Amino acid sequence: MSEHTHAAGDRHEKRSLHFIEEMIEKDLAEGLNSGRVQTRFPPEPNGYLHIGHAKAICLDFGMAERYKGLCNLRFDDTNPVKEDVEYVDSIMEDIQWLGFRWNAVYYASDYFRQLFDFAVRLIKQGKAYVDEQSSEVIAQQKGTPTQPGLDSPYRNRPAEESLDLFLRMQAGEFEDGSMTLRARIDMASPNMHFRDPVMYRIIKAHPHHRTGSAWKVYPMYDFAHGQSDYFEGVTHSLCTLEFEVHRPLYDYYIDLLQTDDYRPRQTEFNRLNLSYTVMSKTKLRALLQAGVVKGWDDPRMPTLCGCRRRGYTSASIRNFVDRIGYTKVGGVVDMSLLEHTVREDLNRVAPRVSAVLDPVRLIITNYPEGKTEMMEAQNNPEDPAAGSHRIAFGRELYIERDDFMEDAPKKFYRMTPGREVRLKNAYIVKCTGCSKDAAGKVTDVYAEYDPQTLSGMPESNRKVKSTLHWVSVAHSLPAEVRLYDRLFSVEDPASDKELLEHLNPDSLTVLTGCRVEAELGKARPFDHFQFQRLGYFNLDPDSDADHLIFNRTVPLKDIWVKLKDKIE
RNA sequence: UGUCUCAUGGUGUAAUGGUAGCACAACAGGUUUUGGUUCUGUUUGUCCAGGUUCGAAUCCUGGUGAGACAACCA
Repeated sequence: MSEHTHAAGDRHEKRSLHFIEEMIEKDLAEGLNSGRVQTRFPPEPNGYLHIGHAKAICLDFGMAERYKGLCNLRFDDTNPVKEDVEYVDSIMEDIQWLGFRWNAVYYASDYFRQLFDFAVRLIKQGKAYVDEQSSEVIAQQKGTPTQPGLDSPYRNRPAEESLDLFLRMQAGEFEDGSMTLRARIDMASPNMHFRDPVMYRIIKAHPHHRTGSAWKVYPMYDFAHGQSDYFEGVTHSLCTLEFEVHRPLYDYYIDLLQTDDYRPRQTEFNRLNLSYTVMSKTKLRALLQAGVVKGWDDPRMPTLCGCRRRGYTSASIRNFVDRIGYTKVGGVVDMSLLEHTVREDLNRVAPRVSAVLDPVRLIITNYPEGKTEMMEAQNNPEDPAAGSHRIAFGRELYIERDDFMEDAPKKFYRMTPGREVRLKNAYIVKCTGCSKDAAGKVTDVYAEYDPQTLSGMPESNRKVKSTLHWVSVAHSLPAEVRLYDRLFSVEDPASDKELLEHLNPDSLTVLTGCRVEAELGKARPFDHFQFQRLGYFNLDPDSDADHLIFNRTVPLKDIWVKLKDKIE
């Protein structure tokens, strides 16, 4: 894999601190937590990481790095029903691909014992009780955001009774859903999360992916996250805006747990929303189950593995995240900014090669039959050190069908009868006409070349309006091209229901009969290339397609190219 | 008729009481062996109404609008 980390990063202008950096510097200045900075990236292993997670990863790891602190990877594995080691593995792979290294890997399940003991303590203090009502009844009693809730009839049961029941819950005496442990706070609180939140529920049916069936009760997010932060020594617990309402509860439990000066604090930032795609695991899973995409790593998916297959570099994703920033404003970032950072990164390093996606034959009528010349093609015109490769030129070539028009409008600069254009890396040719089939479709374009116009020759500096890419009929390789458009035809599909209705029916189009230069057949996996004017692609050994390109000139399309044959 | 959060060009952001700046996008032009790349330029903005102040995007008051919260999910 080629690395261009250095390239795109260092040309950014200095930006000012975002509010999180300001907060950390203030904490540091005040000597909070002994001047320590520690963060964590806390995914639940229940799905694949997407580009929205990249924003959190860059912040969590970035802040630790910037302030010489630590960042741990912690799997929030408190719900065995949804979690699997498959996801643990993919998450670790994606974080490393993004270029970050954790200090240590922890699991919320590492703290199950401590959390259980803490819960027992709260029961003894009368701050928690076992409720035997169904989830439906508890939900009804909870009230609404505008109406207070009602106390559970079990709310005032003696602590010893709750303790006995809680221990028996863990002993496996009761069935899933039959009872829960609830915090005894305030059923009339304006904050819904304070209305006696559930701390523990019984889950016997699903073994945990790490602790097996050792535990019959599992802590809820709110009872696990802040405490886990505390146990680990996290100083700055960064999460997305939707957890704002949870912060008072986070602080409530920490207050009861804290025994020293140190305490973790939660700070929220805006999550990433990208136009023309969705981030929610539910919706992505729906796409998968509907068969719209082939897997989590389908190139149209916003997952990190999807981005990787699509040819995005990790550096470009990091640059993208840098540019969108961290605020408390919820909005939608335009996909074109991401596409820009990818082009920006690849443009500097991607060797230029030739491909014709929609070929039409160009016959150079005054060029000797059977003759072949090897033309020198620069690998990167902006980087002479990148060297060059050779491409075969002959009497019969392919050019893009789009690059010829019999009756050209004024602003069309490419090939049309009577006009001279340059063939990239080769001669200036003058179009003399074309032939068509019965249906009027152009079959061959004719031109005459000027032998004195090769690079370095007397006439080579003659000005022509445009330059065309081409491949030799005899030497090029057939290829299959897949055009991937954006998944949705609207920027932001509103609901799961609407999701499939807004699907772009042209999100996948297959072109056959494309031609690429022979050099491509020798390309190594995961090399990035630029198809001249057309864009960039990369090789992917794991896909059933072989190459991918994308570009400004086809802003909505991503193009995969599959070689029919390869040169050994 | 709740609690919390937010409001700067089309989009994402900066300016922490002192010239509203940057990036993307769009448009125009220069360079160019690709209409790509690159360079230059242009268009477009402080939600509203009061107040404090020599001076307000920034501070205050009141509106308006948007989002989050009612899982034994995280």
